[in-house]
Amino acid sequence: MNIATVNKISRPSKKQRIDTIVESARSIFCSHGFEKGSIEDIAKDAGIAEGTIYSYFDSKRGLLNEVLRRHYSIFFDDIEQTLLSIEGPRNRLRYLIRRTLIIISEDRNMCGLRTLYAREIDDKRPSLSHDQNRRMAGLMENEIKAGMEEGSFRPDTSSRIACYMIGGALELTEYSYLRTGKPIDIDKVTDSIWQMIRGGIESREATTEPLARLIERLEHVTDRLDPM
Amino acid sequence: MNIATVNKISRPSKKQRIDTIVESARSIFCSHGFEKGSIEDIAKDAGIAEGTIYSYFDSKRGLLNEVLRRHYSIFFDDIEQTLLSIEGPRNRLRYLIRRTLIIISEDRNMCGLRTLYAREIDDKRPSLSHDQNRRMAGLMENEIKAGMEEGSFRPDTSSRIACYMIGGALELTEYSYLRTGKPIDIDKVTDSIWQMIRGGIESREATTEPLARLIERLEHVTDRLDPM
DNA sequence: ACAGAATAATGAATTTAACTCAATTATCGA
DNA sequence: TCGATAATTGAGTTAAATTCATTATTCTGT
Repeated sequence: MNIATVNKISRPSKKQRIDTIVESARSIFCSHGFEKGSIEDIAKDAGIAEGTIYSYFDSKRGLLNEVLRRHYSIFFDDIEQTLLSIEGPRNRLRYLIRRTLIIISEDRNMCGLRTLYAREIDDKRPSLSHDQNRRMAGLMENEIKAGMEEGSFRPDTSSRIACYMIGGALELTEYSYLRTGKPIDIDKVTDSIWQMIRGGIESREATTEPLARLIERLEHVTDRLDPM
Repeated sequence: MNIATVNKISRPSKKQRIDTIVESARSIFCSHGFEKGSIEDIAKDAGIAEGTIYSYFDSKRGLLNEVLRRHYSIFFDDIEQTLLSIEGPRNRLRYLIRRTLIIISEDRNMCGLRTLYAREIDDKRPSLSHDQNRRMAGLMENEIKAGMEEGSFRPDTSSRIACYMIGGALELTEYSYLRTGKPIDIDKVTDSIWQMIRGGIESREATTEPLARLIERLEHVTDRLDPM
């Protein structure tokens, strides 16, 4: 009876099986891409039958979603934790920008999957990528709003558009990295985005210098008329 | 012999045939989406055989590219023309932002195709969408650089990142419109982006407070010189 | 320890849709 | 009018996701 028991191939737990599938999927999608990496490849890699994958996942797309969800949810958890220890909306916003760039730099393959295939509008439910972007955008918008309340950001700014500008710049930086493979200079990009956010590109000379000169002259005149 | 000649279905010119195919493809892709709109559908709509499509286009993807290329190249030509008649980098940059939003608003289906399917990295050639984004980004970058030379934009800004921020914000606005269908408030979005670009979100307290103090003093002085 | 119920895994069959190509039809030049 | 050339056809091929009847394993109550 032991022999019989031993000969039977014992099955891994549900969790283990899912882990195996997702890990194989990650590996295949990263090396071949989503479209060229087939379910057959994944099943082979995981050492199981194709049908088994379908008893755990609705579709190839659903499998991709899970691969991405697992990869990025780790970062989100960490980011939300780290934010708690950073003081001030400015610093937190800057951290979010920088951190995003680091994540992008760390795994080009995964970003490729996310960028190229996860943006879908499937009639019904919004895509995972959309959820993740919302989550990140939400974190940023929080900081922008906090900054406005605190008085360090202009209250007449559209926080939504500010988020779009930051998020959009990060996405395009990511896409450029994807295409060219040229490493991202994280400090430089962070600083550039940060500078744009803070001060825009309008030259300060035009408005502030004449104004400063005027203030000086008026103060001078006022001093004479109304000595303090 | 005339009868024979008449019975023969005369073939349209090469150009006409291609036009028909592209127009049917546009119609089918717009109504069903790229993935769900099949070559069979397109052939049926155009009143031809599937094989004929393949004698004019390499692949379904290539057909999509042509649909998009035709749609957007018209706008680009017009934009480049219009730019010539606008004075100053600021105005031209603002026009580019506004105009892009108008194009997005005008055809949601087409933007859906562009946004969702045209971003690809096909090992070899960059995607059409990429080319178009480059073209638009190029136009914007020109204006930003011109603005720097002219002295109205800060010269220490990264024009690349500035483009990414503008382009990224436009893309995200587009995507949001795609998902929700909520009309874009073109003026408001243009103004918000424009404001961020020009002045950033940093509070102007540093300059406004001294100014406020001065105003107070001036009012005081004026009261004395010219009592009400 | 065992029967049988419940659950999981299998892989061959189905389906779908892009793409091919040999055969057919139309056009063109002499 | 007759080949030669080019365009069109649509049935056939291929590839890959998805399904499902069958088989294998595990679990449960006795």
